[in-house]
Amino acid sequence: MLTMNSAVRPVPASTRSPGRLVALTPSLELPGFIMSFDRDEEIYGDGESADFIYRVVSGAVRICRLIDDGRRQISAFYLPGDVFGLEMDDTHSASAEAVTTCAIALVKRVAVQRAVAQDPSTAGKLWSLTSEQLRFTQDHLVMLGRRSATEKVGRFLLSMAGRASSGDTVSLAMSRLDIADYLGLTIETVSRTFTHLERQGAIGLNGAREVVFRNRAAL
Amino acid sequence: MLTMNSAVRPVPASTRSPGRLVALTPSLELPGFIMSFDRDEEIYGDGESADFIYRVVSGAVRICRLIDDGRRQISAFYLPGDVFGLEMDDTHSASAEAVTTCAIALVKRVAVQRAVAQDPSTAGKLWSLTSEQLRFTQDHLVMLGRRSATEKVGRFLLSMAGRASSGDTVSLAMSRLDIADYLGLTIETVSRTFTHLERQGAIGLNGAREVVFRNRAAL
DNA sequence: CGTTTTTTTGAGAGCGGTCAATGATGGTGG
DNA sequence: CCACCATCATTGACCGCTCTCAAAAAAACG
Repeated sequence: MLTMNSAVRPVPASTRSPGRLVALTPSLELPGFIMSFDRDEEIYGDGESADFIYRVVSGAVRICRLIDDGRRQISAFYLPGDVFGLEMDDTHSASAEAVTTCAIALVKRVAVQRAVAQDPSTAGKLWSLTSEQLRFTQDHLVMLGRRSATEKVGRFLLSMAGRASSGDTVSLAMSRLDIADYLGLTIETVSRTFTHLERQGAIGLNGAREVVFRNRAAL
Repeated sequence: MLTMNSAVRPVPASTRSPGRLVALTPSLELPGFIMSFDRDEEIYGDGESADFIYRVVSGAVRICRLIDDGRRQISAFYLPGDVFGLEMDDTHSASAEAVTTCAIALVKRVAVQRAVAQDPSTAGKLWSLTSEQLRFTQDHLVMLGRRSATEKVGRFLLSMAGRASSGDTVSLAMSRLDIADYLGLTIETVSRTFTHLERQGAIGLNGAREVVFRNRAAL
């Protein structure tokens, strides 16, 4: 019910460009290809074998895990330039889905391993990227532990602003439901908190997805 | 107030064995040394430069971050055999403290880098370890998002049992406060939940620290 | 313009937090 | 060995935040 396409791997509406080299980071180019995904399309599934490393070219991606009782926890959002899927396991421990229509660069893991064998510095870069993920996840963890809804939403907006803002305006790629599942709240509480922050004069709202910061200190 | 020794780096009550090689993993031995820490002693502090990688030889360690309002979030517990402190950053983003008296193996990061340069497979092992941390942190994250206190405590006990149990009995190294800060609850709620689970017949308690599983399915 | 999805708003209940006091535990010194 | 004290854990009463259920409003889509 949350996603229409969780059970069966859909054939992607994907353009698979015949691809040569794609950039994993500015300083790390590897043989791979670009693929595009529709909104809510699954990029990889929980439990699937992990054959690729991914980079967001455009759009946004969420990493989520479904819990027994039907709930969902989103552990991360990835925006253009972000690398994901580098858990060094044979199988994925969560699924990745397109928040919006997006273009993703894919690099085969074996290609990565080949590159590591030839250039030792590559290993350090990958370790570094993974380490960055770890720190980010820890930050997220801190945000989830015993904080008020207002604090959670405020921090969330600031962190998104730090990654995707132009001036004092942020365009949120994700829905209220996505935000709720990311923050461990309900959709209603998230919505109420937005209006609350607006009434306080901390933010302004142009539609549901565009947030203007009016008083960052109040977040 | 939480710890007596957070402000000033104490001179450890440490035995610094003149050390030759210590094992980071069974298959990875590097030049380093063993150091012992008293209960609540700081192993490294938030913001300090990260010069070592650590492995628990005996005892238990907690990784924590202090939040503005004086609260504390514990992001991980480490038990004998666990490696920690491998965030590949120049400075630590959290502090590590001894939960109990413990012995820790330390390996200088430069020694690690030397080893990586000589043997490329070492880089993979480190990446793998970091990746393991990442997965574990994600699991923790899922546990913190919108779950009842009973679920949190139950999961916590099971996860500790998976790592440190002998049969159906677990000895908890950490206090109720530590558990509370790990699960994003208060000490009172944790305590109430323990007694609740005991009344339900799910667990038995021999003192506060020893838990016996009577009905794992009920957790 | 009608239909579907998303978001907002409202009223009520429950879970966990807060404040406060009692009870258990463990270490220290007489 | 026991009395004492400090720390840790438990229990209780009450309150507030967030969840739940429900419906209306707004936006997105064909």
